[in-house]
Amino acid sequence: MNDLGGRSRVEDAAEQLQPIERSSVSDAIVDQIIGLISRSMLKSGDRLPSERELCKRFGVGRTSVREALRSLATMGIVDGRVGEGTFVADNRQHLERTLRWGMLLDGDDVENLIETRLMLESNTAFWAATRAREEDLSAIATHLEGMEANVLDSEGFLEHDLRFHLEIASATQNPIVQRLVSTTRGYLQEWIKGSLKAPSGNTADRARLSVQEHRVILEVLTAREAEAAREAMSAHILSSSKDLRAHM
Amino acid sequence: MNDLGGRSRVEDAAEQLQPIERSSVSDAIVDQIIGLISRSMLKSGDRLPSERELCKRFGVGRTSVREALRSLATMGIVDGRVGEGTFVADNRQHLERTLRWGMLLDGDDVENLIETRLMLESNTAFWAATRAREEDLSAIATHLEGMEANVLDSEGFLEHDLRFHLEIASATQNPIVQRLVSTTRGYLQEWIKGSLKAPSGNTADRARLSVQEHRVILEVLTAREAEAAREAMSAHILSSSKDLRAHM
DNA sequence: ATATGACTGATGGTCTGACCTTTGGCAACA
DNA sequence: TGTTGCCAAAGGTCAGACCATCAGTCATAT
Repeated sequence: MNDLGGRSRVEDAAEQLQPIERSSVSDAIVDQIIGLISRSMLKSGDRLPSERELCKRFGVGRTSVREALRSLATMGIVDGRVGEGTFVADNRQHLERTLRWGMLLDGDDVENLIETRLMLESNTAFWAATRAREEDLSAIATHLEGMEANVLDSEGFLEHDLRFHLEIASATQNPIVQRLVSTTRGYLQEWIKGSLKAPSGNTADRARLSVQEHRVILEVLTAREAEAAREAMSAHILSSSKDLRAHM
Repeated sequence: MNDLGGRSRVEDAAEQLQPIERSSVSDAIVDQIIGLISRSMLKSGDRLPSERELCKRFGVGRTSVREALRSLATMGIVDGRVGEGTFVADNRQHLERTLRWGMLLDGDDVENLIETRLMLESNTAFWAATRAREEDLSAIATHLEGMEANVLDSEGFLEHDLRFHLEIASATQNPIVQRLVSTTRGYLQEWIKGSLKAPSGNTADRARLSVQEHRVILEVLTAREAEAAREAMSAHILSSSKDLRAHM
């Protein structure tokens, strides 16, 4: 009588049992601190209470506090300095740190990143064309010159290439987009470096072609032609990612 | 005679002084383990030696080992399970995880979020139109029906609305894009709820209009018309964000 | 006056040893 | 054969200690 429809009552009951959520102490601390930061109660450069102070406030051991801070430091959200304290980090450093394990990406990741980048940056160019201030444009121009001057030095070339795109993202005046572009491009940077090291074809020629593409982008940006900017950026990314794919 | 060209010799010398690199013990451990993984000496699913074992091998305290593992866990490279050990994780997830923190910090700027969403989702629709499988389309259709059935229940309506967009993102077969859409839309969801609570105009009418817009999107997706999908999604987001702006 | 140097307290980094909870396996048991 | 109970090992947490480093202070020497 309990066995109706092939399922007993206890089986139904067993189905409803939810795995209990075990909250780790340090993760809870991480959440609290992230909450403070995203609610702007802690801002860039602010100093957190000392570790021993946090122990007392949270009522936990120093190990837990340290592990939480370690997590935050790994995310680039926080930065500890011996003898001084722990500070809410400049958003800038996040990049540098994530670059270090960028080499763990596999082929699929790169393909997806390229696509994501295409989505973001083509529109980024569009908005930059309508919103860029004079200083944005001149910053972009500066890095274009930097690329021209470094067609023979892959390392320097790449650095200016990266900055060129970041400045465009910055010209949208939208910090969220800026951060997304910065992150996606940051991940790709390591991969691109590897692609340049591999001895395939004439790197200097590719660099010159790249300069040309970038110059077109800058021109339409300066002319405030939004739709043209979107297409120029699209074309550039498709072109440059072709080389990238050849190395996968 | 030392002062040629405005720079003294000692100034030049001072310029060359590099900040000494202070290696932290736990960071060194992180580097070693990352090295093992990227050299494929440790593969996905492998179990690392126990913490106490690593202490002996590295000749350091357990604190340092734990902090290193904590860093790796935060990066999503490693995963610790009580009573079992620490394992090399599927490195599929760590990218998406770090991408999410990127946005955690930049406050709550609705305008920027809407713009970001517009950039992402219009292209998302484009790719979904070319890549969606049958099951993706039917999942999207399911949520459209859910919306129709809930035009009078804001809460339920919103839930299906959200899922509708997430399924489209999923249809691109690009997990990174999927994550970004999910995050941006997630942040907006709270605001949208508030917008619905405010007593302004007829909510049911707005819902019906929204259903209509969504239906157009589904139709062009089913017809595999990529460019039309981009425009339909664009139009929908612009239309729906108009209501949102009215409440800011 | 300025700069140098020693002192001090606070802080993050590390080590040690201890205890807890959870887990998986194994042996004893029904 | 299947269940129960136990135990060793593992990660998670805690407390206390020591170290190196840093900012600030103050006295001293130039």
